[in-house]
Amino acid sequence: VSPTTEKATVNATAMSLLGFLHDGPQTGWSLVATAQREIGDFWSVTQSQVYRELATMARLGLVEAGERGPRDRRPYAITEAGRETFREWLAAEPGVETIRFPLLLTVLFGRYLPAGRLAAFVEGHRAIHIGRRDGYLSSLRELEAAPPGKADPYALATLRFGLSYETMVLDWMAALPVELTGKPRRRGAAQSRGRSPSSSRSSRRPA
Amino acid sequence: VSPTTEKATVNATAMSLLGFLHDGPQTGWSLVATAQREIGDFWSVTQSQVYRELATMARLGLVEAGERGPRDRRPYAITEAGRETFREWLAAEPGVETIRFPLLLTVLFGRYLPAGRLAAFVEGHRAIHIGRRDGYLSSLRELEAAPPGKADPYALATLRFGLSYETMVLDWMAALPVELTGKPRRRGAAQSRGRSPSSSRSSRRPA
DNA sequence: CCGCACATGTAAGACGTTACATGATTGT
DNA sequence: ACAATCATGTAACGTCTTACATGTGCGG
Repeated sequence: VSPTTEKATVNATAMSLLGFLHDGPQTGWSLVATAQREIGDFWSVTQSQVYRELATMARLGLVEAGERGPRDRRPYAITEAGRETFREWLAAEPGVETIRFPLLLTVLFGRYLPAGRLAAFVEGHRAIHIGRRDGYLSSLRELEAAPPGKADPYALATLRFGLSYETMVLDWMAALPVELTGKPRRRGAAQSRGRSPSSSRSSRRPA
Repeated sequence: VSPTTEKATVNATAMSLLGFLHDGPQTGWSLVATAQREIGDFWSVTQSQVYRELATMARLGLVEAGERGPRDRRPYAITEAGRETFREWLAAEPGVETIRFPLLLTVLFGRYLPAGRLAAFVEGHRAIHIGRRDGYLSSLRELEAAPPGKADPYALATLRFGLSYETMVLDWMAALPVELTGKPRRRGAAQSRGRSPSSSRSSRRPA
């Protein structure tokens, strides 16, 4: 198996896999699980991608496939070339983050939605974020219960980011003005509903 | 120009453009600017995409191209079909957000970086986030200076999200432990550097 | 012995980014 | 006259997602 001399194209997803392989060989399946757990919160990785990147990296000589085990399990180990490529990538300036938050699009265009609809969406998402926050909280408690100096401070830092993020989102949701979410009142005075769908829109009309 | 009967595939980016076209016809160029300004902070849109989506939507009858103007400017207007498609998309459950934050990968694998390197990266990114936060702050002040009821509360909500996000990131950075960023001391006692590259790693070794 | 979780992989297409090509108009 | 900006578009490529195809072994 001669590693090709192709220049390894650095791909953050692939490089993360190399990062995990520093701790020992893993199969594609377990790498998916590891990635999901360790970086899933700020870097999505799908199963399809993992197998593809592993195949590519094997071709490039950055990883080496071992013997197939019981259920066709195929462990991959990082090579010396892999370690070098990883270090080069890691030492390069990381790019800026990208966020794609569909709910915010819905909020921005909220004036085109019937009253209450936006509130329902926000509620649904609130539940998701509460779930994630609670997940982080219990992970954090686990890590902090470990003997000091034992827990990985780097993993802790990313975990804290996740927690801060979820907390921020929840606070933001809680601070949304009621007129905006337009939640219909349960009891008492009927809602004023002053906001007709096409109210207060200037008919700006560029040539 | 007969609009095809193809079922319009909903694409959040394209739908956002339709959203903006509710306020009147715009050219591709100005749509890029609008999108950058209005949703650029949580939804990246490139010029290439805009022209492609406009062409596709024209083919589907969701927008209509007007006459070419002075500099080949070609205004697009939303059609009735476009409005319907937009409303359908908007009323559908928005998906969960995706975040891709390369710096966090660098942090997670920070133990493989030489001391000080991570600190430098964080510093660089801090500047970026300060810039963005300040941008949001001045936008916010502008909007709040407008007569009450005049400012779009929906746009205000997304703006507040951006501000909260940037503030959170900056707070998170500020709270990073010094051992982690490993900033070399300027003066006085030599740094202890107790952390050898492979220290305290359990040799977990999956079959 | 049967269903579920494990495990690997392919195929196809949607989505996104970067770079390039081309030219018109405006301002200096 | 010349540069900068406006403006449109294409080409090429890389990345991501969804769905599918196929089969193994473990636990009840």
